[in-house]
Amino acid sequence: MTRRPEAAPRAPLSRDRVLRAAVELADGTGIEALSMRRLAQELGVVPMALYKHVANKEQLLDGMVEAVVGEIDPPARGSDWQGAVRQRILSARAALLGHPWAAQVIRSRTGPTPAVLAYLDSVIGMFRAGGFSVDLTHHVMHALGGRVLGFTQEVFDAAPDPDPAGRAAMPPEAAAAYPHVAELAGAAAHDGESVVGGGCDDQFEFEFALDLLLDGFERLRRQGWTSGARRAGGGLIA
Amino acid sequence: MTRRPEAAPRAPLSRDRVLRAAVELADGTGIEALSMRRLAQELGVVPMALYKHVANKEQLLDGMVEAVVGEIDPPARGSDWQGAVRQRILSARAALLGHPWAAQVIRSRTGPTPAVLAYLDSVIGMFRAGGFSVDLTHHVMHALGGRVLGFTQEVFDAAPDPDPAGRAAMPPEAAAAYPHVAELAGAAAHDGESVVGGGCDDQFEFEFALDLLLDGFERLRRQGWTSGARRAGGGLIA
DNA sequence: ACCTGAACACCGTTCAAGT
DNA sequence: ACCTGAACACCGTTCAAGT
Repeated sequence: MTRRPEAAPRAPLSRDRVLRAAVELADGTGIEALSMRRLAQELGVVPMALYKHVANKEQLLDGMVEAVVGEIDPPARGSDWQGAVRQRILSARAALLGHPWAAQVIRSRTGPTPAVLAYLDSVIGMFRAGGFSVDLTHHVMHALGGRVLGFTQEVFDAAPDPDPAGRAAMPPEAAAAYPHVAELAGAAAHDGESVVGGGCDDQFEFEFALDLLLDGFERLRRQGWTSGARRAGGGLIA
Repeated sequence: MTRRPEAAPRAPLSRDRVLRAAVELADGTGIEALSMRRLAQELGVVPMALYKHVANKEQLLDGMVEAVVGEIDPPARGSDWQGAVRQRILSARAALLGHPWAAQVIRSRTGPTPAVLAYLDSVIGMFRAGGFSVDLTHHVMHALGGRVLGFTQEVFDAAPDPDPAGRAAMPPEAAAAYPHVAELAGAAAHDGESVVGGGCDDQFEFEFALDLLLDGFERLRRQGWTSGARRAGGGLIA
C-alpha cells in the first residue's frame, strides 16, 4: 500500500495557488471567515505550509488585492478625459463588484500595492492629459477618494435586506420619530427601494455621484481653478 | 482587615461607565486593541461582568457609536439649506475627528442606531426645507455617502507618515514606473504634503469635495432635476 | 438568585523537536 | 536542511459549578 489516496491530489503549493484559493474562499464565505487555518484546510495542507509562500496574513491580503485590481480593464483609447476616466472607474467598479470584501480590505491596507499604484498613475495621467494642473488633479483625486477604485462611500456596509416586506416596512413609531427618513423610504418603496443604503439601485447611485463630481471637475478646469482660493469661505461658486 | 485596598475603588458598573471606558480605550490604544477581556481588565472586573450591561461585543460597538454621534452639534438656525447642511456635516466631522476608529466602526454596523437615524433625519429635513424633491434628496444623500457623517472616503486607512523625510521621498525606480504619481507627490511636497492619502491637508480636501457636491446639488435643484433622465448616458450636464 | 471561573472553539504566529 | 506538531498568547462567549 504505497499509493496515496487519490481523493487528496496534493498539487504542489505555490504563492499563486494560495492567493487564488484565498480569493475564492473570501468570495464564497466572506472575508471574516478567511483565516490562515481555514485556508490551509481548504488547500489540504498544514497551516504553517502557507508561511512558505506569504510572510503573514497581511501579505496574503496584499496579494489578494493585487489579484482583484489586476482584473480592471486597461484604459480605452481615444476619448475625452471625462469619458476615459468614467470608463476606467466603472471598470474598476465592475471588477470589485465580484468581490464584496475587496473594498474593505483595500481600505485596511496601509499603503498601495504596485497594481493599485499603476492604476492610480493611469487615472492621474488622464486628468493631466485632459488639461488639469497638478494642483487641481491632486484635489480632484482626493474628491474621488475610494470612488476612484469603484467602491461607494456608503454609511453602512450592510447587505440589502433580501425580504422585500422587511425593506418597505417601517414601524409607525419610527416613522413618527424620523419623518424625513420615513418619507424617503416610502417614496422609494414603489421602486423596490428603501431607506438610504438598503435595496437602492447602487449602480445608479454610484454613477449619479461620479458624474456630479466629474462635471464639477470639468467646470473647475474651465475656470482655471487654483487652490489659492483656499478657505475663501463657503461654496466654491461663491 | 476588612477594608478593601483603596487603590481599586470598585465603582458600581453601569452601561454608561462601560461605554465611556470603551470609547476611552479605543481612543487611546486603537480599535484593534479593544477586546472584551481588555476592557474588563481596564475596569477592574471579570470579563463576564460586562455581559450584564451589553449583550455582546456588537452591542458594545453600537453603544460607542451612539456616544460619538451624540457629540455632534445640534443644527444651527437661520441659514440657507447649503449653509445649514455644510455646518452640520462639518460638526459631524469635528466630532468624529476625536475618535479615529469611529468611521470604520460605523461602517461595520449593519444598520443605523437611533442617534444616527435622528442625525440623518435632520439632514434630510434640511434638503426638503431647501426645496429639494424627495427624489433628488434621495440621490443626493447617496452621493454624500459616508461624508454626511464627516468621514472621508480615502482609499487607504493609513495614518500619515510621521517622518517628513519618509513622506517626501519616492524611490527613483518607483518615480520612473509611476510618473504621474511622482509628479503629484513632488508638487505637494513643498507644502509638506505627499502622495495621495499621506500628509495632505485632510480638512481642506474634505471641504473641497463637500462643496463641490453641495454646489452640484444646488445646480440640479435649480434645474428641477428628476431621476426620469436615468441612464440617458454619460454626464449630467450632457 | 446571583456571580464567576473554567471551558469551548477559535485566532496568528513562534519555535523546538523530529526526520 | 527541511518540515511540522505542539505551544504561546490571545479572542468572544457558553455554561455549569459555586456561594
